[in-house]
Amino acid sequence: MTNLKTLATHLGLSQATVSRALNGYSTVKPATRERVLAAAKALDYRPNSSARRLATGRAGAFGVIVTQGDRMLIDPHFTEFLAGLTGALADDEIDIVMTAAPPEKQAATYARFANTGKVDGFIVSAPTKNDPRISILQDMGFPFVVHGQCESSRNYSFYDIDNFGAFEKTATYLLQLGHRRIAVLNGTPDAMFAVQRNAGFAAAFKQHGIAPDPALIIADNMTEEAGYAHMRALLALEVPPTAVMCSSMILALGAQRAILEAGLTIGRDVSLTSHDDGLRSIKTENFSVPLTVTRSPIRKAGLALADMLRKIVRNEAKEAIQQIAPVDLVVRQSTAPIIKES
Amino acid sequence: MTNLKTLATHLGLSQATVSRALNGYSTVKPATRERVLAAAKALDYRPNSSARRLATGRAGAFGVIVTQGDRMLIDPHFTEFLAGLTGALADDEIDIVMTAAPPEKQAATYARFANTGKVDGFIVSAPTKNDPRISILQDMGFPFVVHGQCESSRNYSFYDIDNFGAFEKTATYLLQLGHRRIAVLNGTPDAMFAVQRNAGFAAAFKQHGIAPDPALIIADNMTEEAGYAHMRALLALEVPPTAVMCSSMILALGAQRAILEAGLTIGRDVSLTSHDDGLRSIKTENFSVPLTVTRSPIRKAGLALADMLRKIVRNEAKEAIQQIAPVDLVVRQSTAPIIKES
DNA sequence: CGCTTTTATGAAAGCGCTTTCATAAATAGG
DNA sequence: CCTATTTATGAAAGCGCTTTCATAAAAGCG
Repeated sequence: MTNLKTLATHLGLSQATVSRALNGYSTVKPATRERVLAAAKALDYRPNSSARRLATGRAGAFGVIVTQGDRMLIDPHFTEFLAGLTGALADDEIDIVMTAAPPEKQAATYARFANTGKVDGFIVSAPTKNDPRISILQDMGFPFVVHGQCESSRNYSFYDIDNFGAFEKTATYLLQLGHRRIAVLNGTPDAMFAVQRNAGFAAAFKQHGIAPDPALIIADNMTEEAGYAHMRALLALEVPPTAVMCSSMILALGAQRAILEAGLTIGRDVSLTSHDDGLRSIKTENFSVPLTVTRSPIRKAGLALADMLRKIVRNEAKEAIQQIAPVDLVVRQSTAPIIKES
Repeated sequence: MTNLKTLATHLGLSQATVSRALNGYSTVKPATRERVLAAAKALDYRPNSSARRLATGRAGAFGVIVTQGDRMLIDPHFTEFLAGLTGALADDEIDIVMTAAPPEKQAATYARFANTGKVDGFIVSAPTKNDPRISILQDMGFPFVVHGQCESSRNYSFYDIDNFGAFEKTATYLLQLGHRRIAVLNGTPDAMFAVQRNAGFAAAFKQHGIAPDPALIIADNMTEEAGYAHMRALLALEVPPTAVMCSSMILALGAQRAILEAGLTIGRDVSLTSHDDGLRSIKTENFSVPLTVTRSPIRKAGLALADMLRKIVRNEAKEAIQQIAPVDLVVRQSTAPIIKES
């Protein structure tokens, strides 16, 4: 394993010059740089991470601490997100260090990772309404970015999609189609995105001067079974909803199962929509009926957050970077105008 | 941020003694150790990872390199697996470093991670029949463990479940129930587990002196849609299968959708089984009919592999560790004796 | 009680890099 | 042509830890 010293003596140069040549300092003579680069390649020289990290004081890694026992880690969304992250960071030799920590050890784990210099910053995923992790990290004064938003202090960097807009658009569209009994299958309100989406939903109704039926707004785990069970219950109502908006494709999958089981047809008997995070394993186009969705690939979020955190760690950001990505409504066959009972 | 020097001078001791006390060397006087430990706690001392790594020459991290664009990363199985890994390693201050690399850069990425001392070993997931990663790592002489098996050289450490046994047991059980036209929804044969499971399936038939219908053995992506599409096609056959074995719960989900859509009842009209990796998002008990499965939580694999790799890195393993976990057949209501047409 | 052995600690040399500071060589300026 | 500046390089001091080697103190032993 070639190290700097070997390389330097091999070249008849000092370690300093070689190091500078390799790191692109302008003070090194072009000809020398060439030589160094060539030799480095020939000897397959790789600077040792730990040494470089110790010398620079930077870890060259971002941390992702997942909550043990949490749904998040289990969620296929997360892996898509991770693909975005690592993809964006690979060129820069920045690693993603992952650990799982139970809720009661979250603070300690963040502190440990920061204080031991394992990472230069954190990516906080799936924040709750008033996520304690945010204040932990703010108190520590450690760089971090959040995937999503909290309710509390806004003095932090985040990337989020327009959750409010997503459900507002969808609801408005359904209202325009004549639907009035619109159900919502959403996550629990401890997740901010669920709160925001419900707010968007409510706003659409308000704009139409109508009040939604609170009994049709459901908050639960976002699993296939939950989608199924709730959809089933909704269909058993005296006056079932004519349209259902799901917060994720997984919920929609469950809802679809209940609908098919009831012998109904999506798009004709009941309109079904979902938010689509662009998961590869569950494609909207391949539903029994192509689904009307709001779409925003979660992978893009990973890319964006990696860039943001890099900027912050490099101190290139004067103030908090906050980015809200718009979402488009993609209309397909799963939604149709309501059929007036004549 | 307290460092060793500060702590040492604060205690009136040398860095050497403090370091020894902290790392549990026996040569340090018990009384001194106490004092050091107390002071370390009081000053919230955390040894710097990079420094320790540089000094010890160990990275304190294991690498997981996922293939970009691969299904694996997308798969919810992976996150469960990761939870097992990090859970087992957390106590030991070993991190999991993750990166995504496109297929053509796999070798380079492994080399880079090894040569830069980013990690002490790798966990290789989802090996193909003749996975190039194995030989890359063997040639590098770098510690690694594999989650699953290859066809090739057996001179490496792995943990795998008894894939052969899983499908052999299930098939035998179905044959005993009188089923003869048994379909298989499996992954493509580039994944070894798929090959092994098919082999188990074939073995069961052979034991019964029957030949399976090759047309009923399907290899494709293990997605919900694939499960749906193939199940649909199977049901449309002139003589449809009376039982279907799925290789994953996601496939089973799709198969179920097709079955329900056809107005059939699982367990009565068609028997359905699956292998169940213990995913939290798709629970077997909550299927429209509780599913008969072979079960082996993938999280356990993570735990086991972490332990294995730790041993190997510490040189505590003289030879390759190879572990094949047995799987149990859990019989539920989704399977029933075949109804003889009378 | 003098001498060897054990026990507990310290001094200091790395680990492999970056980076400041000094310096020799080359260039410019008057 | 000599001094002031720029340019390219080297020496060496860290970064914060571990670990070898040396050593002082304590203990054991005949």
